[in-house]
Amino acid sequence: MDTPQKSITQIGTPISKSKFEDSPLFNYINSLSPIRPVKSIPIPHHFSSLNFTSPPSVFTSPHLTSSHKESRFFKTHNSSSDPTNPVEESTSNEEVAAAEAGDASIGEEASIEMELPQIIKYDRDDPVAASPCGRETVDLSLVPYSPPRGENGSSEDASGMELQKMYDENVQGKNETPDWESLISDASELLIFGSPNDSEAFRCLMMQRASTSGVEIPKMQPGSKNEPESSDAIPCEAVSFLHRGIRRRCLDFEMPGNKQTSSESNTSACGSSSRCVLPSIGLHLNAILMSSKDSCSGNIQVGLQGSSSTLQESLVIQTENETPEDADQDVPVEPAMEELHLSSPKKKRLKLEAGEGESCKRCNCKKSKCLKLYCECFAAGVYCIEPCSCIDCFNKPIHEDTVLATRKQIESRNPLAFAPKVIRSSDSVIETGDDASKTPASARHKRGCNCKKSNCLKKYCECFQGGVGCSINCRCEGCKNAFGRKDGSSTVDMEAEQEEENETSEKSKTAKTQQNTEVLMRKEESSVLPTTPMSMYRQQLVQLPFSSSKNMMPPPQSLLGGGSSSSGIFNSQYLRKQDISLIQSRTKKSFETVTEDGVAEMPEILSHSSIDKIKAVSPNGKRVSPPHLDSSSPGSILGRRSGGRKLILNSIPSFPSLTPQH
DNA sequence: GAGTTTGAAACT
DNA sequence: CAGTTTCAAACTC
Repeated sequence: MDTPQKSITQIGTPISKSKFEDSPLFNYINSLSPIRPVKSIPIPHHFSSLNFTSPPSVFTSPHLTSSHKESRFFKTHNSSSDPTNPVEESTSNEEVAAAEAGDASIGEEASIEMELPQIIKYDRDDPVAASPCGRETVDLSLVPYSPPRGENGSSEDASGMELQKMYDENVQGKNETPDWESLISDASELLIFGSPNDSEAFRCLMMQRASTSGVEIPKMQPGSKNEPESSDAIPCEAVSFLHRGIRRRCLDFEMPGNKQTSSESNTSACGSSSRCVLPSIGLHLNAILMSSKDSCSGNIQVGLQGSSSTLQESLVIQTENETPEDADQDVPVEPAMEELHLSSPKKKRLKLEAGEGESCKRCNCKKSKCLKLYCECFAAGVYCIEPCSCIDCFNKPIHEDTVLATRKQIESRNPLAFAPKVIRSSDSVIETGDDASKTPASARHKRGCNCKKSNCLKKYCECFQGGVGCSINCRCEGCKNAFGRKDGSSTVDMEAEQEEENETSEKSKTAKTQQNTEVLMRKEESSVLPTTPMSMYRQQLVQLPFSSSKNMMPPPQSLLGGGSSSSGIFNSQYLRKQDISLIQSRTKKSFETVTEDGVAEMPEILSHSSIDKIKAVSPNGKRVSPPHLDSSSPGSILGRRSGGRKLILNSIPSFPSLTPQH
C-alpha cells in the first residue's frame, strides 16, 4: 500500500490547486473578496491526502461520524464552488481519486486518521481558502474522525458529484452567482447526516432534490463502508461530533508517515490567527469536536451537537468575512508545525496576538506532560503547538504513539472523556432526561458541574464556560449560572442579575464589577432574546468581539455545541469586530427566514439537535414543538420541514445521546 | 507576572 | 462511590 506520504503527495497535487485557482469560479470569488489568495500555501494538500480516509476506529467515540459530513460538506463546497467550470466534475473526480489513493494508504496505517484532510482539501478548492483566512474554513474539517470509508472512496465521489449537481442547481439553475447561502444550507444539511453513511443520507437528500430538478444522482458504490446500515444507526453523537470536529484543528494526528503532511497542513491549516481557526485536526478530537473551548483552542471546538451550526458559522464567516485584515492576521500557523512555517517573528507575533484571545489559548501544563485531561489541548484532541507554554510536552506528533496510547487508556476509563462536554439540549434531554421545558438553555454540560464557590458564574464552572445553563446533572451549590440555573430558572434570570449586582456592590471590587458587568451584558442579551438557542447564538455573535477579553463570554463553543472543552472552540477567531456586523446581519437574515418559513428554515446554523429545542423555546412562539420531538426523532424534523432538506434526519435515527450520563 | 482560587481530573 | 490529591485554568493583585 502506498505510504501515507505518497498518498499525500498524490492528493495534494498542486495541479488540482492550480485548477481551482484558474477556474472561473475561483476568479469570480477572488473578484468578490478583497483578500488575495495565497497560492503558495500548500497546506490543503495534506489534508487532501487524508481526505476520504476513513478514520479507523481508533477513537471509538461517536464523534467520528461527524467528520464525514463535514468533510463532505467541504468537498461539496468545493465542487460547488466552481460553477462556471464545467470541468469541475472531472476535477472532483481527480481529487477523489487522489484522495482515494491517500485514503487507502492512510486508512490502513492509522486507525486514528482524521478526516481533516478532507477538509483541507476542501479549503484548497475553496476560493476563500486561498487566503489564510480561508484556511479557517478548513477548521471545519477538523471534524472528527470519520468512520472508515470504502477504499475506493466511492461515497465521496458520489457526494462530490452530488454536490456539484447541487451547485449546478443553484448556480446554473438560477443563473448568476451561486446561491451560497443555499449551498451552505444544503451543506449544513449534509452535515446533519449523522450517519456514518452520510453518503447514503446525502444521497437521499440529493435524490429528493434531484426529483425536483431532474438531476441524476450518482450511486454509491457498494464497497464503501458507509453503506446504508450505518446510516440508520447514526448516533446522535455523530452529529455533535461534527461540531466538534469542526473545532478541532490541528489535530494532526499524522501518522508517522504523514508527518510531513501534517506539518504542512498545520501551517496552512492553521492559517488563522487563532488556533481556533486553525484546524487542529486533532488527533483525538477529532474525535471530534471540540471542545468547545476551544474556540480556539478549541481546536476541537466543535461540539458534536453544534457541529453543523458551527460549520455553517464558519462557512459563513469565511465566505463573507474574509478581509485583508483577516488574511493578515490569520497567518496560518498550525500548531505543531507552526514554528516551522513561521516566516518571521512578526508573523508569529501577529498570530499569537490574534490567537491570544480566549479562543486561541493554549495550555500551560507543567506536570501532566499534556497527556492528561488537565491539558486543554489534549482534552480537545489536538496537539500542543507553539503557543503552548507547556513543559515536557508529549502531546506532539512526535509522540504520537504515546498520545494515542494515553488517549486510549483514558477512554478505556471513560469512553466519553474526549466527547464534547457540552451537549445540545436535545441530546442532553435524551441522555440526561433533563426536561427541556425546564432548561431553557440550548445545551447542557454532559456531566454537569460541581461548583462550590463560583456560583457557576465564572469560568471555573464548565457549564458557564461552555455557555450553557446548569442542569439537574449539576451538583453545584448556589448556582447562579447566567445561562440557566440548575433549578431551572431562566437563564437570564433577572433575579440572578440583581443578586449578582448586589454582590457586586457589596464587594465593589473592580474586578468583580467587571465580571458582573459581563454577566449582565450577557443577561441583557438574553433578556432581550429569550434563551433560545438562537438567542444564544446571537449573543455569542454579539459578544464575540469581546471574547478576547479575559472574562468575556464563554467560548463560542457553546454555540457550537459543544465543543466542550474541546469543542469549545467557537469561531470567535473567525469573527472579528468588523465582521460581526456582517455575521449579525446574516444571522438575522437566517432568522428572518425562519420566521417566514415558520421554522422550516431554521437557521442552518442552529441545525442539529438544537433545532428542536430552539423551536420549542422560540420567542416568537412560532414553533413550539414538544420538547422531545426531537431531536432524536428524525421524523419529526422531516415533518417540520416540507422542504426535504431535513431528510437528513431520516438518516439519523433517534439515537440515544452520545454522551452518556455519568 | 506572580500568587491565589477554583473545580475537574486523577488517584486512593 | 466517596474522599483526597493533583493539576492547570481562571482569576486577583
